[in-house]
Amino acid sequence: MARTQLTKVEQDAILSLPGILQSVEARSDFVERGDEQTSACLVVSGLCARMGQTISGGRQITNFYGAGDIPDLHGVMLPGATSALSAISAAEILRVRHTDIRAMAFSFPGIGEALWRHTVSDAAISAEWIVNVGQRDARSRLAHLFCEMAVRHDKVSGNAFEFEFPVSQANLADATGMSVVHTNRSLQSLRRAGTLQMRGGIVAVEDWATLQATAEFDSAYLNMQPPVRFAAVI
Amino acid sequence: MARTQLTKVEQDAILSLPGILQSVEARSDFVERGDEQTSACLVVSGLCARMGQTISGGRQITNFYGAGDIPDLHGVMLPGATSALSAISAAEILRVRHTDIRAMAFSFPGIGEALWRHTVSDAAISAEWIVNVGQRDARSRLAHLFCEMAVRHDKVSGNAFEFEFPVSQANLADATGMSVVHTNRSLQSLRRAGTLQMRGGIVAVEDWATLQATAEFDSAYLNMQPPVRFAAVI
DNA sequence: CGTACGCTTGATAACCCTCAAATCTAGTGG
DNA sequence: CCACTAGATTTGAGGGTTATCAAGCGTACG
Repeated sequence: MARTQLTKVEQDAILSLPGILQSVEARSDFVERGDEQTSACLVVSGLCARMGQTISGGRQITNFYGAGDIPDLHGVMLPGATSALSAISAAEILRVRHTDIRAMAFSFPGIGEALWRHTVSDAAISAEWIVNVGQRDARSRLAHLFCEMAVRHDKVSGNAFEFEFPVSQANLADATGMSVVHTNRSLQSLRRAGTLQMRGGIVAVEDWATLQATAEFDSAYLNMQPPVRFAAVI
Repeated sequence: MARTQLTKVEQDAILSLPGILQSVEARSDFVERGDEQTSACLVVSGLCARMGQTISGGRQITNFYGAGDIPDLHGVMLPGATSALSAISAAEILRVRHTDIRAMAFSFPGIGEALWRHTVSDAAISAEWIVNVGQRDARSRLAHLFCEMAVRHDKVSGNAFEFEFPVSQANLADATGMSVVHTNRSLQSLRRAGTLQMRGGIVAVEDWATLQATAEFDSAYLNMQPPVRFAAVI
């Protein structure tokens, strides 16, 4: 989620921050809802998700986070965790103390601004997810999620757009607010249309134009330059 | 959305900020999607909403904002508006330049922190809205929205909880991702159950316990102390 | 008194959920 | 190497929630 260019001094300051590296098993929570946090989590490797929960047990993924993302940076300002963080695949997490982050944000205004911007960018994605879940039908919801992940991952290879996204169909269901069964059928529909393949945690976009059209996807909300390969198509 | 206690000096600094007061008609947009903003909007009076849009024309309200809220404070960090801002009722808006806000945030770290916290609090609400739209059925969605507004407005009178919320049923439909017709029927259902009345822009909660139960509402995500009257019930 | 907007109702159909069970896959231990 | 197991994917059938279409009614306002 890099959105800011930092100076060498600022970069050094960040790299000098003390942190505790932690390995997390797939399908396990590393931040529980309701806990008062004293540190923020930097995803070093693996795929993580922020999880909302209803009292009746419904789980809703409200964002995915990959390497370099900080899923709960907002905790520096509001330390009470209002959603859980969960490792989708096996992941490595670097825990950095809120006090250290705050100190750095005040010492280096450029870093403070970058961190603030990071939380704002996260919020922009949340707003778009509300639109996605509230307004689009099953196929479009999935397509939109894949488009977002494609642009955020920025991993392109061969003549198809490919990127790692090791989610189960149950995870996709939780992210789109649909049942597992319907997620499965909608995915099949995208596959049969020759739009997209998903195997072994790798998403292969076969027809970006169609995927984008069914998703009604406009990458503006991500505040990222579309990757070069995409740029030609978008 | 006050979440921070500021010093006298900081309060004075805020009140000295130059701003342009603007009157906005009901049912009109005062920030268009895609515009590059140079100022942020403080809601002085009236009810506003942040609006997401799909290419096919679907509108989705992603939050409501009342007096004292700053719907697009995030624009200070990411000035490209990714959603529109719309006045639900007639409203007064104070536009404050981004550059002035940034300058103040750097001069008074306490203010910078308060502003950052404001954007983070907004994001926490967005995350909960994803859960609401993704996981709950029609009645619960409406109930949850009313619960949130009740706590955020913090207006209690008589032996029923009452607060101003001048939305049309079409607005409620846009906020919950439902059709107008179904919104109407679900509202009737809440009304007939004796849970809640809505007339002339005033919501009167007749049975908070039931409303909260159908909503599966937990106010933690708002990071506010529940109002005194509520506190006895929550 | 006309017009615009908001609320309400009825009928029909589409989309999606739930339940249930079969198949497949990968990892584990004998 | 193979049986065993848990998780993941897939399929079928039936039902319920919600959307869509269409129209009637009320109300505020110029």
